[in-house]
Amino acid sequence: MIRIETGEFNLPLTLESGQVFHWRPHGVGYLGSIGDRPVRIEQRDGALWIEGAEAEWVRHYFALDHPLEEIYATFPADPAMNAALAYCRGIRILRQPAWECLATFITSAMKQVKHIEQMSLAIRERWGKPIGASGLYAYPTPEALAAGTETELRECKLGFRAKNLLGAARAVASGEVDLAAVATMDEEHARAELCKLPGVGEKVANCVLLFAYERLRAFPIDVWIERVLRQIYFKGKRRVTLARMQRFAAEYFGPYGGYAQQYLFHHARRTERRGKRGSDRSVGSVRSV
DNA sequence: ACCCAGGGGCAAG
DNA sequence: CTTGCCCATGGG
Repeated sequence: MIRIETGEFNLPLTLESGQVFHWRPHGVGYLGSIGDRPVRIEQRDGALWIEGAEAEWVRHYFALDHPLEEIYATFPADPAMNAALAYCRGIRILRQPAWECLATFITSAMKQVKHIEQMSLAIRERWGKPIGASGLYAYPTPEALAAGTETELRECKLGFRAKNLLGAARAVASGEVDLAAVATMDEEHARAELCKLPGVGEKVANCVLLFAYERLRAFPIDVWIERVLRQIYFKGKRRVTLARMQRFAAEYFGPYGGYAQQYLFHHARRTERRGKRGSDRSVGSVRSV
């Protein structure tokens, strides 16, 4: 295995924070893929150990160059954010392949992380290219998926999402939407371009901007983050619209809002369900805007 | 049995 | 610009 030095980094938290859905525990580390490379990865002795890909690919994928301390310094210093940071320190926002990220988030609508993983795996096994010798599959290309049928996608348990994923695959395969061009666009145009695809609205577009296009300001608002915003930052306010929360987040969390969002998301998810109201202690009230 | 899940889209107020 | 409803399916 190759040794890679990292700055602050927490591999398990990063892979289990709900931004990527195909890494599975393997020994003391994980087995998965970066693009079409099969990768085994472990974190021990203060370093990363990898097998299957060049160090440079891994550094890029895991964004080991993101200046975490600088990023943390931009976080608002309120109790909720502090609690999330203390819990999530070391999580990095990955640079995922765009299509793979886009496709999996199209299937994520109204689904739990567990089930997104299952659908993603079924899709890989059915249309993906086998890579390595360990039963791993690359995520299928838009062309490969576009050649499939809605019925076949429904067999992967996608339900009503099947039509959306198929439509998106066709639009990308035909060149109607150019994912490489999205990388060159400013944030607003990039978001609008992604939203042309079926099954892609504001939330999914923001996930793709954040997790694949390194737009670290993008702030996806899902049901979890919406709860956090309502309970902590809009406490007592009635009839707060999504658009208003979006504007608040952009201003309040700043240039690395996407990082803040991911930390709040993961912290909320991990501390929920243990006693129902035991987690309210760690977060006080905050100026509500 | 019931409820909700990392939403989107479209019609109707 | 907002609300209501449907879209399938699995897990708690």
